[in-house]
Amino acid sequence: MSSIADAPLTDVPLADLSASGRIVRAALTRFAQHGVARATVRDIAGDAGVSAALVIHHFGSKEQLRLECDRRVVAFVQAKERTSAARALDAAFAHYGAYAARMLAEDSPESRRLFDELLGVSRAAVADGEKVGSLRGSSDPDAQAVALLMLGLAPFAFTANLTHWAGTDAETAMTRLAVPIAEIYTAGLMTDPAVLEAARDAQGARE
Amino acid sequence: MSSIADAPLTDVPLADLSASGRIVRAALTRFAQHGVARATVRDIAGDAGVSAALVIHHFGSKEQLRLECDRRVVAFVQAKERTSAARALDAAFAHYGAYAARMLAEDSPESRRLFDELLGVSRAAVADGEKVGSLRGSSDPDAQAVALLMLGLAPFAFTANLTHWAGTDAETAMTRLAVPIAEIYTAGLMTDPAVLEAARDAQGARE
DNA sequence: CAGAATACTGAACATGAGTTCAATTGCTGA
DNA sequence: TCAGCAATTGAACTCATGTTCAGTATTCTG
Repeated sequence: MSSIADAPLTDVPLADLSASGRIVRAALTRFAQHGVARATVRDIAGDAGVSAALVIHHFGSKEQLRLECDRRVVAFVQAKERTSAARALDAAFAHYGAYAARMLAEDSPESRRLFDELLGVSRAAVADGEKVGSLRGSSDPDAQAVALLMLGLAPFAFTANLTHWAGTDAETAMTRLAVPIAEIYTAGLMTDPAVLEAARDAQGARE
Repeated sequence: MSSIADAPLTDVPLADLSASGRIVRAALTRFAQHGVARATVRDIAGDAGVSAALVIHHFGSKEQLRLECDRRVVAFVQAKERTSAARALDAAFAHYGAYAARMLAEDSPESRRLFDELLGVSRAAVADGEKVGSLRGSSDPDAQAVALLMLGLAPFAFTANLTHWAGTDAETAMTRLAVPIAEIYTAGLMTDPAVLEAARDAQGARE
């Protein structure tokens, strides 16, 4: 059941990691926090306690390091998926939500690959949930899976402003935000079904 | 009622705009599509049909051009706010959703300023909605306003993958995604209120 | 109409960042 | 032990990009 990919890299103590492990860990954090463009190889190397040249030596290029990060996330999710899709999605959000949110905001084949992977998990979670009765079915389950994924990633995309708003750390802010989101997920937000009809009409008119 | 800020810059024909107007328009688009770091002054200048030097001449620096974009969005929202907060928020999403999503993903004082502005509108929309009865009240209205803002921006943060998924243009993809989101907003997604209790417990344990 | 101010440009400059490279250190297996 | 291989580094190189600058065209104004 438990493989190497089960343990999210960010939870392993720094000293226990090899140089390349520390580099990937640092990259995951920097990419998540500042985005790929603003995260420099030198910064990542500094966090990992190595030289910039070593980063290139091990991974070939910044872009390939990014791909390695993608691979770690995918491996982690696939390992978790053996328990249940819903758990895998939750775990992916909890450990790599910020990274995934940054990556999926980009427009590249690699971004699309990660998206497809996560969407697969979300689809399975939606299908399972409806079968078990824990999720309400949708007239468009595939779009529902996309919604579940994107709404789930939203707080991570805006973490900086979230913590600014809460005036504390990211985790506390996330916990506070989780309440109204859970309210919406369990009871809805709008009382008038007109907005749903409007959305269905717009969708109907377009196909 | 109608001021200059009412018309979103992106809807004005290119030929009708002055050079600086075209620059701001191009900047709004480039910043929204590729993010500030990846949008180059030369690209923006090219889109606007001017030289890179002119961009600097008019705005001083790339950063100040970004601030001007922020100002345009804020002015637009404030103008729309005179009708209703809900309309202002909808209009802001429709016209500047992609730009706002990119900006609010960053961690800077400017990002926080824009966030506070939009959060104010969201707060007002939540208050109005509850008063009129169109929105269900929350145990934490302020967090609810944050949720409304972030969930509303989510599709714009991931537009590229959204269109990839739908296999069409962004607008069609957004329309399709709007259906399950409207379902969630009107009827909820989960049948078991346990997740709400869990969120409330976690929140309660933290304060 | 003249001149001043403004709009505008191409070329050059400075710098930050990804990458290369030659050299050094440390380890490992015959 | 030692030869060879992997790990590691500092310095140099290259290139993209924000910005400056000197000069030209355009537009406003008295």
